Amino acid sequence: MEEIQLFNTLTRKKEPFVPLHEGFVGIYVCGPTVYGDPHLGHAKSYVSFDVVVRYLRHLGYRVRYVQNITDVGHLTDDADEGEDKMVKQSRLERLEPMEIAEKYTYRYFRDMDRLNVLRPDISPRATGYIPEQIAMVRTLIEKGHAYESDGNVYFDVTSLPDYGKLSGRTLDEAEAGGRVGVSSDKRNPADFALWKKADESHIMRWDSPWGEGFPGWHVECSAMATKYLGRTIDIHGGGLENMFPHHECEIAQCEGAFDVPFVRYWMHNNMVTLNGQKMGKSLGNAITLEEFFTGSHKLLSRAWTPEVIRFFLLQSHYRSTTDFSEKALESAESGYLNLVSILEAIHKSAGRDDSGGSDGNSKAGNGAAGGENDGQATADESFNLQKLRDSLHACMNDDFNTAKAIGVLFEQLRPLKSILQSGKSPSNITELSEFLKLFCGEVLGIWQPGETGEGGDLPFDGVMQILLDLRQSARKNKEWATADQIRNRLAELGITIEDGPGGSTYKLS
RNA sequence: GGCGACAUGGCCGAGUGGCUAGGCAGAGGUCUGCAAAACCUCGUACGGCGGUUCGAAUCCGCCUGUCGCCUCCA
Repeated sequence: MEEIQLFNTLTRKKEPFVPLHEGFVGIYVCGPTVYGDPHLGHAKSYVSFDVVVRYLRHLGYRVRYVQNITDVGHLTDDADEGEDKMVKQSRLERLEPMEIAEKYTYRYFRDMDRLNVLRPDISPRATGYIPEQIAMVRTLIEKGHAYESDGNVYFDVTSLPDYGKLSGRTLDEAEAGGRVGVSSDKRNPADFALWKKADESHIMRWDSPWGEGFPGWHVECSAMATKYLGRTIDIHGGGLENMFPHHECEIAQCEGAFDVPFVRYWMHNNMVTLNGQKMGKSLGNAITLEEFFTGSHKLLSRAWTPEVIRFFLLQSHYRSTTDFSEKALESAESGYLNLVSILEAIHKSAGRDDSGGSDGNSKAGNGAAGGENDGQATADESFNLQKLRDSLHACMNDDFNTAKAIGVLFEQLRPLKSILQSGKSPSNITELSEFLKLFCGEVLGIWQPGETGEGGDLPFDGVMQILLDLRQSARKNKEWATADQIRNRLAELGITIEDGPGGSTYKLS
């Protein structure tokens, strides 16, 4: 199997990816807290890891992808004070907390589906795993990593020598930070809650050995990840901002409880920014996906399709920030449409050419790669598919560099445009088409062959053909007024006529 | 204050010690009744100052600037 180099946040460098069990990959990605609509920042994260999963599968790994849904109300503010987010939202919308959870879980999946993000294999809800979380807390107490204090349970960070290894923080720093609340019953300000006592007003509450309460903010991931992926998992992903404290705490909980390394490779995606500022729900500058799809946001002049959003995100690396602006989206859209038109042209040409001789003679391409490429390509020449495949895989193997891969697609496919337009096609067009269907469709998820043209929408297409034929004969007779009238009136209906060398075509706008 | 990133041509955005990333926009051209679309060609950029090197945007140091985390957050 090909070797993937991936950037491991734990070691801060690229490392060859070797899963714990050959051929199998367990991956856990922190999912959303379902109390609001997903925004572009969520999309960046989940599209990024979607491609990771897709590519691993493409290489032949059997992947189990687990992504939680956080539906336990965690607190809005400080670790010890503040309000329950779910409860707050439920009051705003006058719904039950679980209605809020259901509603936004549904909307989360709806928007991810639209972005062509494959569903995780398991989407555990935190509230469905309270017993597992309690069991984990119990183990931590038994092993001396946690202590109870008046119905609350805290993790004792001093009990784990390498606490802070992911974020590079030391305990002194954490204490010196000074922003940790002066709360009370913790032995150490850096200790974090595993279980919180519920006061009377708290709606979401469960019974536990320590009284009624609710789980701390980090246990759910530890409990659910290890339940389905084992005590050591291959890849754990999430947003950069979760590195500390969330992921640091996950490590502490799992390694404290099980005494084995929790995660082999930590992957963190970078932020989406808006005017240089992080886009975040709590910052009030988030544009939700729904708003993108409908164009209903004051910063948007119009709607943007999910395909364009996905392409836009993939055009920058997952570890780079993606700075959003409508201008950037617009150029992504133009580029995307451009790429799709090449892909469609290849697809159509392959369909036409099916009978023709695709002889699988791919070695012919290697020779051509060497030097002069100014020769006129003829239909007999084959496209250098091997080179395309190799470069694309090289990009992906280098820490999932989708941005570079997209560059390669443009670069290597562009020469085909004029060839295809002239009605010729390389001899191995069918294999090329198949490969692109796989790579652009199943790996990047940015394109599936359109069902346009033959077959679909017969009555309408038939009517259009009549109009085009009439106009064509008018043009032949130089009756420009008639021809232009047809074109103009169709344009008023949102149908664009374009005259090409091979006849006219129409497009719905 | 502590920790960590990043600064690339008009815009977006990859990147490696020496060879044109790519996209968008723009310019010119071909085609065309006109329009549109297509197609072809074109841009030599890497925050500042030093250093290492035959050679650095790419390595090292310093400076400046921007951002993230340290509190819920993809």
